[in-house]
Amino acid sequence: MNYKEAKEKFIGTWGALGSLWGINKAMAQIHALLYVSPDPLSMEDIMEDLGISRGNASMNLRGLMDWGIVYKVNVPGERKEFFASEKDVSELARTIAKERSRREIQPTMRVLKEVSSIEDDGNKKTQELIKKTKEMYEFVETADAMLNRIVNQEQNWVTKTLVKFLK
Amino acid sequence: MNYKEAKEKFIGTWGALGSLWGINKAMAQIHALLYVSPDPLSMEDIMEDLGISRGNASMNLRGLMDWGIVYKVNVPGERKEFFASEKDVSELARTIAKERSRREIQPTMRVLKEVSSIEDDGNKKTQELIKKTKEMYEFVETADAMLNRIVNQEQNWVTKTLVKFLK
DNA sequence: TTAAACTTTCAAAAAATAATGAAAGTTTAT
DNA sequence: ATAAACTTTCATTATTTTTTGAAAGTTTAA
Repeated sequence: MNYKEAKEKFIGTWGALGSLWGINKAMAQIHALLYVSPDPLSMEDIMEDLGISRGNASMNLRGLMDWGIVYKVNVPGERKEFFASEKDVSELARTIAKERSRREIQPTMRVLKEVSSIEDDGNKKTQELIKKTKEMYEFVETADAMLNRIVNQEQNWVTKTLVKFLK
Repeated sequence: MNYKEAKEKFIGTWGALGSLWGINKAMAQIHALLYVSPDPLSMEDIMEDLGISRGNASMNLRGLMDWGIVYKVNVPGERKEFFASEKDVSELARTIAKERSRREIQPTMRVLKEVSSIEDDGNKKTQELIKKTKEMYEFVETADAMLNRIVNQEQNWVTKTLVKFLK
């Protein structure tokens, strides 16, 4: 497998995996491309490399910047904008976890809390709904907190301890 | 908010969240419905409650059974099949984590390994590709192992320790 | 201030995904 | 063995999501 094939394989796989962290194919592919590029790329470069339209490139780059994992880079002497990805994989994970928590987990927790707080009318079904959503709330709360901890500052203590266990 | 509204809110939210764990809306909604039902439901019940077709119900129930979080329940004296969801939220999470790892993370890791093993031809781009995919491989490997550990047996030691930290 | 270089927006088109429903398939009771 | 009760399959239709491309917008250089 040569460079070109390997790069395409990586970009393709990463693109297909986009759903894992909730983004579309083009967005994931742009990210993959920037992640393995030694230098920042222009929109032109990206369009050409991935075979996508200008509008598509523009919108998805904006999306990646909203996620906070891609940013504009000023290249001296160049008029157009260049883009680069966050290169540190831990930092990448940290940002993604934080964003997903904010965008999806927190809103869900709000609903779980709301639903589990309805009045108990004595009906079996109502009681089950309250019980199950309460359990779910507590679980998600713990899981989210764990994820954030793991992925955040406290990497030292917790991660090191865990990693020791896993080796 | 009464029972009906609360139930619909939960089912709707859970459905919208389906993408978080990679399943479609109907599938997530069926799961939500079964999760908060005190008793097993027939396909008829599910179709009616969610307003979906028979074919849709059938296929998505099968999908949920493939995930291993919904199963058939035999109700004595009834000819038709009844379905119930795994009710323990930790068990649910464990199953989902295991399946996602098997379906998505493992295949991705295989590609990362493959791509990071190409021959170093001395080119800067090739070297960057190798370096970045290697880093990603190592990170995903650790994260996957952590997730599995956390979600699996060793809950006692690790989880308790972590939970203590998070309270 | 003008115009070239570049980027963004968004209505329309294309592609991908999900849902329907009726025919085919299965199981069970008699 | 038959038929009623029920489930699955899958070609077709509907819906949703993504992509395009050209017009509108912005920035920069002269």
